[in-house]
Amino acid sequence: MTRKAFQRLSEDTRRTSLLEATLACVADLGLNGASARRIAERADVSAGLLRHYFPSKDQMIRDSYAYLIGQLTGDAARAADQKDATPEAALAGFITGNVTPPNLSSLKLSLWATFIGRVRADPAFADIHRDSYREFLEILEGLIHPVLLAQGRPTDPASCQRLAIAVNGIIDGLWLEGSIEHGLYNPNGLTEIALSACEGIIRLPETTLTRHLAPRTKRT
Amino acid sequence: MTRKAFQRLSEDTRRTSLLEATLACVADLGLNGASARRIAERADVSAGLLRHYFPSKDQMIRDSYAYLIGQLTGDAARAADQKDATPEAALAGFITGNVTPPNLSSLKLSLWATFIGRVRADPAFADIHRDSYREFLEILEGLIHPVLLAQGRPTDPASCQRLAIAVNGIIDGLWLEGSIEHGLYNPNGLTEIALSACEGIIRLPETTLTRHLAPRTKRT
DNA sequence: AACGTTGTTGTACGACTGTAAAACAAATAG
DNA sequence: CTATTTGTTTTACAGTCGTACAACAACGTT
Repeated sequence: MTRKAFQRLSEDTRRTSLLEATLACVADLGLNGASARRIAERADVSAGLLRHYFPSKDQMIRDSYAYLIGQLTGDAARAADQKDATPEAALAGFITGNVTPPNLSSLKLSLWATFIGRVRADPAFADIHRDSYREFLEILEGLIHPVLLAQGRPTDPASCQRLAIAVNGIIDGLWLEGSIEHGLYNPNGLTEIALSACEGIIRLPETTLTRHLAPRTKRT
Repeated sequence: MTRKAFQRLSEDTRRTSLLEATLACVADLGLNGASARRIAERADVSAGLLRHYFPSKDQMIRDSYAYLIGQLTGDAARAADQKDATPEAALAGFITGNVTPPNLSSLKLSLWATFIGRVRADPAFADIHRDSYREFLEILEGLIHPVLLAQGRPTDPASCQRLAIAVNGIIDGLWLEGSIEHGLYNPNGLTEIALSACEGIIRLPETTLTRHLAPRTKRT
C-alpha cells in the first residue's frame, strides 16, 4: 500500500480549489449528490482534507455560495465600468453585461437557483442573499440617478428606488430565462429586448439605451 | 408489538398527499434533507408505502415538481380570467396575480428555485420547465395581442413575442424579489411597480394598466 | 360471516453519508 | 543533513440513505 503523492498548496489556493470543486459538484449533482467524497475527488484531494479547511460540510457549501455571488456581482459591476462613458452608456453597459456571457450561463443559473432555494429555511443563506441583493440595487440606483439627471427628470429617492426595483426585476427575469437553455427563442436578441424594456420602464426617449447596443457578432 | 392503525385511501388522494408531503419537506430541508423516511413521516405513512406509488424516489421528486408547476400556472391563469373585462383589465389582472399571494409566496419560491437548479443537469426537469414556460409565454402573448389591437398598434408575431418575453421577464423578476422575504422594501407596492413597468415596456399611455390597480387593503 | 384482494406496515440489507482521529510525508528551518 | 511543523492521506465508525420483500390488516365482494 503506497500512499498517494501530494503537494502542499497555500491556504488560499487550496481553499479556492475546494470551493470551485464544490460548485462544480453542486451544479452537476445538486445539493443532494454533492457529497464530501465526491467534492474531494473532483478537487483531486482526499475526503479528510475538507475538514481541515472547513468546520463542516454545511459551512463549506455556504462559503461556496458567497464565493459564487462575489463572482456574479463582480462581473456585473465591471461591465458598467467604462471609461469616459455617458450615464446612458454606463447603464446600458450594466444591463448588457447581465444578459450576456459570462453572466448569462446555465451553470451559474443552476448554482444560483439551488442556493436561492435554501434562503427561506437557512438564515446563513438569507444573509448572503440579502447583502448581495442590496448591493445590486445600490449599483443600479447609482446608475439610474445620473441618467434621470441628464434627462432633466425628477430624482427623488422614492422614484429612484422604484425604478431600480423594476429594472432589477427585468434584469433578473431576462437573465433567468436567457440562461436556461430552453431552446424556445434565440438568446442573442436578449440584449435588445432588455435595453428596449428598460427604456420603457424608465420612460426614456427611444434609442437612449438601445443606441448603445453592440453590433452583433457575425456568424457564417 | 402492535402495528400502526391505518386507512386505505383512494389512489388520487394518497398520491396527492404524498406529493404535498414531498414539497413540504423539500421546502424546509432542501433536496438534501428530504429523505424518503422524512417525507413518509410528514405524510403520516410508513416509508415502504412510497415505493407503492412511485417507482423511485427520484421519480417522486420529479412528479412533485410537475405538481407544483401546475399549481403556479393554474393560479396565474385564473387571475386573468375576469368576466366582461377589457383587454387591458385582463392583462393587468394577470400581472397582478403573479406578484400577489398566493403566487407571491416564499415557500413556492423556495420550491421553484430548488427545482430550477436541477433543470440543467436533469432532462426530466428540463422537459417540465420548458413546457410550463412555453405555456406561460403563450398566455402572455394571448393577453398582450388584444391590448395592442385595441390601441391601434402593430401586432406582428415578432413584436408580440418580444413584448411577451420582456413582460414575462419582469413578472418573473418581481415575483422572485417579492417572494423572498428580504425585508429591504415593502412588497405591497410591488403591484404598482409591476403595472407601471409593463406600461412602459409595451409603450402604453400612462394609467392604461395602473388604473386597474386594486385599492390597497387598509391596515390599522 | 368468510373470503380474496391489495393497500399498508415493518424489517432487513448493502451502499453511502459526514465526521473524527491516527499515521504519514512534504516542505521549511536550523 | 536533521529536526520540526503541519498539510494531507488513510482508516474507522455510527448513522442514514434508497430500496426489496414478507407479513399483515382493511376493505369490497359474495
